[in-house]
Amino acid sequence: MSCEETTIDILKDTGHRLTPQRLLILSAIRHAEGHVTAAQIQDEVRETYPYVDVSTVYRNLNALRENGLITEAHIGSGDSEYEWIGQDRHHHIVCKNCESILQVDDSYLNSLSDSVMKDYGFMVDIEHLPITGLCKDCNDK
Amino acid sequence: MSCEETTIDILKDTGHRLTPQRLLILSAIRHAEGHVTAAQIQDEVRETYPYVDVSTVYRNLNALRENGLITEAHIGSGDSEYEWIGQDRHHHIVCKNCESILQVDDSYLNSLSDSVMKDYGFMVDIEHLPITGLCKDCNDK
DNA sequence: CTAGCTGCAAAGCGTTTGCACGATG
DNA sequence: CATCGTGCAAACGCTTTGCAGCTAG
Repeated sequence: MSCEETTIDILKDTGHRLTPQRLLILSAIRHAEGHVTAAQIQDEVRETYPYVDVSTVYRNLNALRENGLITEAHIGSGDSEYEWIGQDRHHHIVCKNCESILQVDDSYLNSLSDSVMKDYGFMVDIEHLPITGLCKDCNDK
Repeated sequence: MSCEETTIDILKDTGHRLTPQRLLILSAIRHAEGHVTAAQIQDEVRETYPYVDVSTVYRNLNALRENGLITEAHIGSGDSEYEWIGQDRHHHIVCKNCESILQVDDSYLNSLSDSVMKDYGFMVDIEHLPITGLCKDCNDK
């Protein structure tokens, strides 16, 4: 019994095939903690299936994103990072200085998204909100 | 009398020279409304000084960023965007679908940054927080 | 005068795309 | 067996870098 069940159904229903590469990519991002880059996913997948092409990774990431299974974000000043959309909502605050990551609960964002929705009708993308700043240690200096 | 005065002092004090290119780039981003890409800055500068190289633009943007005069952000899924750090704090919410930009007042973020600071000692970078979501029109569909 | 800046060209790097082969359903 | 997905390689767009000449202080 895998944790990919409903996901697989979603893919099937949208007319996608279940290739080994796709399943491995899916699993890699599904079990990753937080954000991963395309390169990280490729490395992960290659541990069990050595010759997956980068383009395959990107094509699958785009497919997953289009089906709302993952989100893409630009956190650091670097590459795109992808994240599985799980049930447990949380947010990441990245220290600009030491790049440490703090996870904060959904509730911190609620007042923000509620007010913006009320005042502007704009639905804030709480799936993923990349917040940066300075962590306590770096801020003290 | 220009609005570049203190800025120029900052640059001088950090051992930078005041070349025409640098001043034009500075002025372009200073007077831009909101975010601009490197390409947009280059276009703007070239209107008065036709042959500025892209590399010059990037080098200056990096210099300005290192001196804390501008911020870099990844808003859309595209290029880096730069923004002057002014006194009037505001934030941008970008619609993932139609890419329209909504500017919201600083106050919407205050409760978030205050709570995070109180609970974690983490200073949220309110200079620039790229929020995405769906605007009213796109959300209604 | 001399350290720093510019322009030019080329390289880097992540991402996308065209195409022919192979695999899925 | 008809698609769709893959691997390969090449193209692409943004950004960075090496270098020689120029220029601000």
